[in-house]
Amino acid sequence: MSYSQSYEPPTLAVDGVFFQIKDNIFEVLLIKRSAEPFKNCWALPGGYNPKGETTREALQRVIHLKSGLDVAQDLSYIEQVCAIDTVARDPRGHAVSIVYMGCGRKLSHGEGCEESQFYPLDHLPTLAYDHDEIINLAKSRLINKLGHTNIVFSLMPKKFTQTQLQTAYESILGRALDKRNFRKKFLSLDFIKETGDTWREGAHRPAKLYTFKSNTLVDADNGFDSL
Amino acid sequence: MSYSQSYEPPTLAVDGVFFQIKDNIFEVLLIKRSAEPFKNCWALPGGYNPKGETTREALQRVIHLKSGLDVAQDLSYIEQVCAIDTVARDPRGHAVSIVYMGCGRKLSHGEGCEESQFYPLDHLPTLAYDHDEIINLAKSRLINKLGHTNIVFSLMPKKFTQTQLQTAYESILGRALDKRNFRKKFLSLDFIKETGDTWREGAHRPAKLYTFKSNTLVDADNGFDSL
DNA sequence: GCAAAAGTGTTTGGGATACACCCATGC
DNA sequence: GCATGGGTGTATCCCAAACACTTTTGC
Repeated sequence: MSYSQSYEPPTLAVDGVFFQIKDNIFEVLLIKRSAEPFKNCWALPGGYNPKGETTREALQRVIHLKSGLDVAQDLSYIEQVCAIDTVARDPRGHAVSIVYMGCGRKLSHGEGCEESQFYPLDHLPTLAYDHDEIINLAKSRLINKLGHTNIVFSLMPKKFTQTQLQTAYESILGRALDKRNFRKKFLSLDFIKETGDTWREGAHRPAKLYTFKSNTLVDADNGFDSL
Repeated sequence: MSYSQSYEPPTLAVDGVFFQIKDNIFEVLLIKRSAEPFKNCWALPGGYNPKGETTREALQRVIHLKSGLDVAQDLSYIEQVCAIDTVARDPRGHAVSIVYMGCGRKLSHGEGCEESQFYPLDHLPTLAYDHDEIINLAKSRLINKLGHTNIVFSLMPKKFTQTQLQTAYESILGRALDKRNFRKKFLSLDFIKETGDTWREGAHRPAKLYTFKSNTLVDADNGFDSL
């Protein structure tokens, strides 16, 4: 098959599923759509990917525009999740959307033109399209990686306590973990080291502060078997 | 942001990584490119996805055209692998390609217009673009699923012996497995059942024939920890 | 001294691994 | 009877899971 003169590609879009943990709550960034279809409905931030822009570039531009979030600056980790065919997305007909997942520490947003807000994953509003499924897919990717990589680094502050770390796991997984087993296992993965500093808060023993040895994704051969 | 009148999407393409096991060899389908770029180089089969076609539809059409393979008929399993930005793919500039992985039993091909051939994964020719990386990505997806799903059903004939099953695992993984442990584990996953028939071949005890309980993907909670 | 979170070991059970011999058949 | 692949069980080891008390601080 040669390039047909009449070849015309479908609309290409990019969408982002951006996670953060704030006050021990696992949250995802949503925007309220200002246009049809699904006007005034909450949805994942995203937009059109024009010719000449890679999907990453389009994501950067579009997300900044719609939510004020700076993908390159604010996110500590990004990965592509999937591509979806959407018929209803675009009044102009068939469209394809490339979905990215991103994780950040304390994400700033809202300076953009549209209403944007982080929602706890266990209290999501009704979402446009099949964005709820997409969020679940991204979440399962994250959970899967939690089991055998250091991906949680992207959701933690530079320095943190082991309790904070465990709380992060628990808020993503939605269930409690055993403190001693968690610490034993996580330390054995050799992802973090002590900083020497401690964190004092409240009327109790101060906690040692840790930091990640690497701020890029590292895969451990052995992981949590149970995640 | 509203739709700009000047919005023009990039080229969209689909590519397929199609696996089969033939004579105990794990193989992938390649075509020899007849056009620049990478003319006469081996590559994954694929082509353009025009407006109005979903990526699955485009895959079906394009693959049939280029390799004679009928995606809907001949493949027992398909899943999307990733989307890739390619700058060099298209002389017209930036393009995005959606990559699918498929598995089939005894795939027919070659009636198409271009030269197509299955290659053993451990003896691949030099490939166009980064298709070698894409094949590895698809392969690791497959291996990952081998560990906790029945995905191997898509590569086996309807009836098969446990030895054939183990050989399939071994040829994909590229290493030998222990016969007793493999059988114990696989049977415990409860994916297959005896047919009552046996397979006689050569001067030795006949083998029981098994069949999969399901011909769609099933996920076991517990899998091979070691895959 | 007391409330509140940090920190720390041991026991147990289940599953992965390693390993060798008998069985049924064709010739 | 012998060569060939089919079929089977046990012992060990490692890791996940369960589980409770002492330590350090602020007030």
